[in-house]
Amino acid sequence: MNLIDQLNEELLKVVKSVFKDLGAEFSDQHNTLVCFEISDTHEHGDFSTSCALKLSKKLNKKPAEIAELISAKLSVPWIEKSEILGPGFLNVYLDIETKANKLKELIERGPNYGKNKKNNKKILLEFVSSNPTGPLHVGHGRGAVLGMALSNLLENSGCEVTKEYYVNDAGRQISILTSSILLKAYATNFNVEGMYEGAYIHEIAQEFLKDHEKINVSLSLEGLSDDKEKKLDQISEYFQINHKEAWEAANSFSIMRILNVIKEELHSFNIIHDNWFHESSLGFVQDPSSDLSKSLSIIEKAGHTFSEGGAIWFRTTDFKDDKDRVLLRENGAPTYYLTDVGYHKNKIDREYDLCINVFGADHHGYIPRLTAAFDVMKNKKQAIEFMLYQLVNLHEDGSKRIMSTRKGEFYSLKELRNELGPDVIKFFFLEKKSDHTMDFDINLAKDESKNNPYFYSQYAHVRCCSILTKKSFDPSEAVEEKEIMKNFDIVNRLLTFPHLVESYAEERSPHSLVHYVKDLSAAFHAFYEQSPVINEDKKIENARLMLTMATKIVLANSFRILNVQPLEKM
RNA sequence: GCGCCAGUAGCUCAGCUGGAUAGAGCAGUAGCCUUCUAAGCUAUUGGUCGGGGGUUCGAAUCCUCCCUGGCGCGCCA
Repeated sequence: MNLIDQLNEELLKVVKSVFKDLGAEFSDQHNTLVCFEISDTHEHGDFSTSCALKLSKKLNKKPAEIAELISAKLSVPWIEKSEILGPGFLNVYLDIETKANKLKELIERGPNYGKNKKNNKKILLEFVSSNPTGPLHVGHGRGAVLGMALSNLLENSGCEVTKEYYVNDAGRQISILTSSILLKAYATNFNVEGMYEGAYIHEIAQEFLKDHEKINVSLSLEGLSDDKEKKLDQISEYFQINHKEAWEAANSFSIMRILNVIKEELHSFNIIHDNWFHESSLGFVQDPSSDLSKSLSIIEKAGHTFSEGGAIWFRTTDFKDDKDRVLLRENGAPTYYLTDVGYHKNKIDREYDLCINVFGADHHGYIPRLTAAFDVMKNKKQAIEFMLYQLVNLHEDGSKRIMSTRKGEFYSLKELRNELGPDVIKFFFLEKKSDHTMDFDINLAKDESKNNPYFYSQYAHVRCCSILTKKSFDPSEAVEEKEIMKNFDIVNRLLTFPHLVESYAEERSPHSLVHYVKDLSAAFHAFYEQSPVINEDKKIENARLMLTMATKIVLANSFRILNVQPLEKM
């Protein structure tokens, strides 16, 4: 158990006993109020609690008096002193020997420092799930990077995480993609508005021709509608009826090709999904054993559906949605919504405790209806959660680069990666709170100086490594305790890491870890300047080597969670 | 019109389940290289926390109204 958790346990005991002494009743509601926090400045000790202020009303006593009572009873061997300041804050100071021992422990644990024990919680994390109709763009990249870091954070706190990509390999968009490929292959000059465009379509069409020399298609596309959308559907229909073989071949070929492109891109970011779940595997709604029909009948049996206009609706307005939603269309075909409901039925059956969906913020309207379906279908203890990420604006030389999937001038993730490398992109994406539009400064990402937080943090790790190649920490030798006292800032950051990283996981906030890394790096750079590690005084040297070693470990562990490779040389 | 997210220093952002004097970085200003990488450090300027009300010992944080920006409101996917 880490120090602050131990301390909190003790505090809770003490507070309960104070309640008893005063003849007041302690209810479990008070539990969350009773805890220590990491002090913001040295003057407030190592840990501080404001619980006396919070309980003041309950106990009908002045905060400072309560703090006094708590302080008198609080007996933790490794607390050197405690003091009451301000309106009733109780601040405690750890003794130096304990800190030194904790630092040694940290070094012993190495890569495992900050990791929690397994907790048997099974989590399904769905992220990216971009339609296989084109390469990933920068926005998808943010979701991908975020999902991976979140997964690492959750695994670090002992959860078992399955990373899944939902492949929309059925439906209209895929039909349009297939038509686009076939037209590009067999009717070079036939341009239709709304078809997929771009170099990748051309490439896939060429490869398709090469791989399918036997297939021959001669087109006679006449009498097409003037309506743009109708026209697209007519073309798909035409191929499916008149060139069935070519259609089926092109359909699976293009999905496969594009998925490979997506997979490769994710791999170059070291983002690896455990499962690729295909929409087509959900089956047909006519088949009673399919996930689609199973989920439909559960919702029907639960009495949440009604018929209107020939369609079957889910009364999601009973679940805080702003409109009711169609599950089964008038023509008997499932809506996209129903397929997603079926997919979640599948997740539920795989018995995950928690399903997390990482969504682009433009899908936020989808949350109430999906939650509604999930809540109707789930087993008792299952939960669903959403994590949203907002747009990325690329900035260069003070102006904005344009990105839009629809216009074909989209800025692909690959282009950005080729320009900057994957790790700096990950670091920048993770630095900002996910549910916040972010400005990505390309010039800054390229900068190799302290102005670039990625560079700055890596440089701290490099400096640690550089020193440690010259000399290494010897745990059997004595360390100068004054050094630990002097470097309060860095020591406290190191020792509170396990507690902090755990809370970042609970709060689903990888960005906090990035800020932690920046802060720790800054503390180390300052230490590096004022405290030459290689030193004539062996006790001082060993203490500084210990701090260097511990910093290196914690930085490396943090980088690992962020899915960024720590550099040893620059 | 309804819903979601946001508005904090000149810029980019933390802090938001109420707590101590609102924090970083950049930019600005003034310093520091015969010493483990100056790819760095130190000091310092700069804030009516979008605005008005309210809740209380205490509000950037909670409630309410308003203003501004982004996104979303299909028997599309």
